[in-house]
Amino acid sequence: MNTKKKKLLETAGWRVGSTDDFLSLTDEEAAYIDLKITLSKKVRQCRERENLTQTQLAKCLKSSQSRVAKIEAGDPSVSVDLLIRSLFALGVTKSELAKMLVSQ
Amino acid sequence: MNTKKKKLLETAGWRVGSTDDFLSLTDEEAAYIDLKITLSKKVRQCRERENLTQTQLAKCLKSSQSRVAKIEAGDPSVSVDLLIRSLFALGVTKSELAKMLVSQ
DNA sequence: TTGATATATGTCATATTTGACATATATTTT
DNA sequence: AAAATATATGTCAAATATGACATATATCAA
Repeated sequence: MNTKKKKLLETAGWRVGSTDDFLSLTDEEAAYIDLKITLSKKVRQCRERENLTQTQLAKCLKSSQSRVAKIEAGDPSVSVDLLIRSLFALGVTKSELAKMLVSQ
Repeated sequence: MNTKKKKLLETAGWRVGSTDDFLSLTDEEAAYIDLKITLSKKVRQCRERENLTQTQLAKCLKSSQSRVAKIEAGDPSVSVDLLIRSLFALGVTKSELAKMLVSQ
């Protein structure tokens, strides 16, 4: 998958509302990027709800502040695995995760 | 995260019903493994529903038959990214993915 | 403003994930 | 039964993700 394209799209994702049929992505690619953006926003939401700093969340994750920043920025170097593990570390359950996917 | 432990748990996951508080995993670890098992089962279900062979799905994914076998086996070497991209390649939507998480 | 704290961004060595291959084992077809 | 097809398992070089670090830029309190 084209990393440059993903980076571009993700960056654009914060400026425009939707990400579909932009730069002629396949449906799978669009769905995947859309998912990542959704999850990254949720990580920030959950972290702020818990009144944690990026540094504190990083400690929970045995990671670093800079990586948490990238998680929340939807950086292409961040996997869905890490996004989901971050949410689980923030106490999100599987059914809550499911709800996150449907609520826009 | 302990790969050996994950492997063991995932193998056990096919024999016993539940995977929680087995081998003293943290909640996050248990949730993560549980998710992987759920998704891997769904990939097989969806592929069979579409009457595709592992080789055919592999072609869609630009991957290989052996990796598809590992995806469906919940192999520890398979990321949640790949599991989810497989489902998207099989035409699953984000809201269908959400339903998959809640239905056991 | 200054200092303190929080977040963002770039880089990089290491770790993990990947497709591909070989090959074993099921499963189905003839 | 044998042949054909499908799936499983082990290995490995290459690709990608990762934590850590430096450092830039916000944000906010004094």
